[in-house]
Amino acid sequence: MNQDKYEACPVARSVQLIGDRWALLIIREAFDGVKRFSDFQKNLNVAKNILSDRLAKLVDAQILKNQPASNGSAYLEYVLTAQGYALFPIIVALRQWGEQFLFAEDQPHSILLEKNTGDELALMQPMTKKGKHLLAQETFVKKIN
Amino acid sequence: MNQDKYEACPVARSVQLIGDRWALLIIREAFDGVKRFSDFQKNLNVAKNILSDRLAKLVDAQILKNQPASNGSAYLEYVLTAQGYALFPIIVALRQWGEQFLFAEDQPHSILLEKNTGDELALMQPMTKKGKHLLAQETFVKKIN
DNA sequence: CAGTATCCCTCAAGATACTG
DNA sequence: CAGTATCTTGAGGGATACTG
Repeated sequence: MNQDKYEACPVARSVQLIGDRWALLIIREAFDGVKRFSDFQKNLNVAKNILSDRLAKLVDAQILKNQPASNGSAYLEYVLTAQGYALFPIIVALRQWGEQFLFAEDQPHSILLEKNTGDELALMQPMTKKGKHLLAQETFVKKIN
Repeated sequence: MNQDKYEACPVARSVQLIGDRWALLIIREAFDGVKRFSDFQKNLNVAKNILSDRLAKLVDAQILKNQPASNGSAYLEYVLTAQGYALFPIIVALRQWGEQFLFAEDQPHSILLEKNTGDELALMQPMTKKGKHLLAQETFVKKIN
């Protein structure tokens, strides 16, 4: 890709940061409450040097922070920053699309529910601030300089 | 990654399909109305063999379809299928996250607006079917077998 | 124009061993 | 436990030439 070229598209910049094989899965694990190096490693079955590299990059990108463990253990833990936390809609959108199209009827999968009530989530859908749902063709990209 | 391992997580499956350097950018172009090989190539500045490969994979994944051009030209065009079209929330979520965190105040960027009214889009946010906004920690993943 | 066919090269990725 | 260091491999990617 063009690393040197100035990327004015926010999609491109996001993809540059989190659009690789491991980053999004690490982030998914973080949303599931995983905090420790060895737990990421076991769950994702990723080589340790790769995991180490990716975690460092995510810390660098201010998506994760590496802080003293909250439970009193001697080690550090990786937790989402506010900026990383804001990736939640992306994770949910990826999850919902996968649920819809990538599983056969009878295949085991998993769904996201509200913790207290067990309520299902609505399908995420872009809308205006007034609450009107928008199809892709009802939108356009405006450049701001 | 573990190609052979059965992936029960919808996020993982989605990432396997569209979580690479080019796929999401190709899809973004498709949402912007790009249909022709050479236009993808010019806009993305990607090697032709790579583009060829990625387009084929996206057609294979039923995200794009390669059909006779609608404008009467002799060539084929790549357009989003319904399944590809359903990626719109993911693109918007990526865009909004990038807009929020990856641009300095004064940097040129772009935003998505409603075509007819110019209205801004609301920040996408997961919610229940009853319309209640949900934070990540208010959700849990339930396995379905 | 819309690709395919080669060639080459870099870097991501994995395995393994080692360290504080 | 939580990494770093080293080595090897292979896939992803780019440049170029060629084809219907």
